[in-house]
Amino acid sequence: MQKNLVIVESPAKAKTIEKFLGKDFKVMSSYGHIRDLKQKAFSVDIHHNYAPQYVVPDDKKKVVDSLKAEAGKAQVVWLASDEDREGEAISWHLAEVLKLDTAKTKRIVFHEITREAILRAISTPRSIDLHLVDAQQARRVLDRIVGFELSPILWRKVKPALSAGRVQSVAVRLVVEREREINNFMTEASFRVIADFILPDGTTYLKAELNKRLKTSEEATAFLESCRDASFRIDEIVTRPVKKSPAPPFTTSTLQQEAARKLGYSVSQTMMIAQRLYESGLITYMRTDSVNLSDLALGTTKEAILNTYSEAYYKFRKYTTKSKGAQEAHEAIRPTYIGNEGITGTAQERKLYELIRKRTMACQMADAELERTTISVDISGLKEKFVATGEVIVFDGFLQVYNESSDDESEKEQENGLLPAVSVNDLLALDKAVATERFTQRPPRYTEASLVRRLEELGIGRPSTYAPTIQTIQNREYVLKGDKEGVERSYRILTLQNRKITKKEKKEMAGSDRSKLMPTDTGVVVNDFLMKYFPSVLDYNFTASVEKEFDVIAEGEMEWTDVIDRFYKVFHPIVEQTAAVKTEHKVGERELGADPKNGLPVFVKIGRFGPVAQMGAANPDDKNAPKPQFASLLKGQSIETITLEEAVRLFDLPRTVGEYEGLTVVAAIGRFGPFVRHDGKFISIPKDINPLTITIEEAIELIGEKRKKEAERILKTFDNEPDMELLNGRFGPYISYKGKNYKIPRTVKDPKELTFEEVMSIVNSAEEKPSTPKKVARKK
DNA sequence: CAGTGAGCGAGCTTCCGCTTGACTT
Repeated sequence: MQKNLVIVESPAKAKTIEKFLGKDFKVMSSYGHIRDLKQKAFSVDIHHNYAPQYVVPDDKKKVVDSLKAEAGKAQVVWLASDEDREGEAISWHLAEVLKLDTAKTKRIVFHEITREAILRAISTPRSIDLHLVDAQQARRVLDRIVGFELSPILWRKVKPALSAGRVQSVAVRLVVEREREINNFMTEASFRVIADFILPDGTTYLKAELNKRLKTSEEATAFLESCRDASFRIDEIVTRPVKKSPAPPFTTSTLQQEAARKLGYSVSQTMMIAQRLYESGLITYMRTDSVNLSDLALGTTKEAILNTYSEAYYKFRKYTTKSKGAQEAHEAIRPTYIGNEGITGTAQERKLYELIRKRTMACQMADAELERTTISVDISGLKEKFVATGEVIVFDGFLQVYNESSDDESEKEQENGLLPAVSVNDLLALDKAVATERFTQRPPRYTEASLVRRLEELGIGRPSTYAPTIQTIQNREYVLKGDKEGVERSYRILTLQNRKITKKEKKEMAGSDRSKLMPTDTGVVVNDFLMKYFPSVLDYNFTASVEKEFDVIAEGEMEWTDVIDRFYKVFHPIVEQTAAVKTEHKVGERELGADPKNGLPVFVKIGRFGPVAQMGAANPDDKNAPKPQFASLLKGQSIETITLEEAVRLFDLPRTVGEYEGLTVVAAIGRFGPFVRHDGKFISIPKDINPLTITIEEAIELIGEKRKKEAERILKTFDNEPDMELLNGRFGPYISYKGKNYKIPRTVKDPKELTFEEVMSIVNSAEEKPSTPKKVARKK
């Protein structure tokens, strides 16, 4: 008979803890929440004090059954879920669902997975904090109300299957507003002047920048002219020590940011790799908002630093979390054994591990000490000065191991290193002075990781939801991760050299972006709609202010249902009113004017399949009236910016491009983008060709390419079995047999060498395995 | 994978936060 059953949230944690506790304890995992509101029903009884209707989801039934069985056998059940709102609720649901006897149920919490911490927890059990559970219920019910009342309005007013929510809608808002800031941004030009001086020794150069930007080219010319006959003298040399401190250890959000900047991983990639490291026991838990390190970790990190470096490189540091709404149920993300310098695993796993290890080491290391020297150069007759700055590392400290990267591209211009030795009053000769036109930078578009950082700053979302939220807003096509081509712009360079001023003009590309988040038309329309009717929910402080109310509930000073009731009484009437508003035009619709050819009105709006242009209005009273025509907008066009001329041209599709081999070639746009059709075959038109202007020559080339690919598609056929083919697909070679596809084992080097018997055995062995249960098709 | 879409009517879509699987298309 089992004496004790301990239930934690994560199976990897369960395994570790079981080792510490000995044979009287069995440790099991709940795999997160075991009970929730129904997935497909509102499940909150508005008329009976917001009673939530909880169910055990199908994929949790097995877990619950086995927990129930073990709990029945145990003398004491220890509920050891995390010490935060959600963890407390998990314990409560467990107690309810497993029908645990209060007398033999104990609630324990620990923040680090060490024998001492767990034994200490076991010796100081408590009971479930029902106030904290209520705060979680309020959170859950509020999110359900907001999500399940707002989404259906969008289905009716904008497009089916859209969604809105406390977290995702704010994420979209951030991206939409940033794009508008960028559109409205006015660049300002100014001239930056850099001079090259020659020191009295006649050979050493000193580069220095004017301490002021000049507004116009006239002003810059005038300045250079006054430099022509000026004398230059070292005016002042200031040297001062500067200290740099290491960044705190990783949380989920900072890990996502650094992995994106240093390793180029997407937010979800980072989390998948970290999950594998965690499951292999290499790092601590990867979903955390805490920067805390356990005493054990602090000790072993100190040891590792002293072993590798010296006493001088070590500095004890204790970090405290200051991010909004942090719940700190776990430690910071760190290696479980910092002595482990490297690990075995995939290249990605090794790199992420190294990043985590270095960051952990660095955070317990000494400050870097720098010496920053500023030399100021006096210009005779003028009050402006040239200034040279140099920075020298006196002691590298933590920089030996790790330096945090920055998103800010303008910071790339580094400071000069060591400056030449000079003395005050040294006279300098001017070799040349160059005034270059520079422009103010527009605000940057968000990356996945920088959007996560912004959400975290606002206290919106949790470590476990950052990656899924970023995914959701892309799945709904509110936001796209994409590239933006820059525009060419010219800038002027004025050079003073040998007493002559010359002018040049150069070109550069400005404003290009790679893999940045940009709003789609749907995102913009949905955001504007929600901002108009539900500004309070989209308010950046909405989450923060409801969090305050949840805290009051957790303190036991308010009933959770009262908090929800106060919200619902205001929120729901707006939902009703908004749903009832009958508008002549669809949400986000824009009328561009009349087609000059036929006088019909042209609109753009979000259609069932995305942004669409419509020519002519529907006439419900007259069945015989001509029906309106529709045409999808092209990639890169948007409802906000498309012109009447551009929209009218869209109706030229489908369009006959010409003839080839006696058959017509037609260009059009389909479900999967622009294509040409010839001889019953469809060929996608690549991004750089416009279907409105594609020529017959270009189309023929595409047809040729497609035929070539087609020919390469078939690797091998078998005379005795025409249904069997070896094909080249998107994911490499595969077997096609009687309409089904089979993958070729990795061990096969050259699929072309496979005999019919070998292929048949691959097919048969694949068939033997129970055909994978077709799960409900997941949304892409 | 592929020329979609203004209407007589069915039923579907959706939230946020905990946690890992079994898919290899």
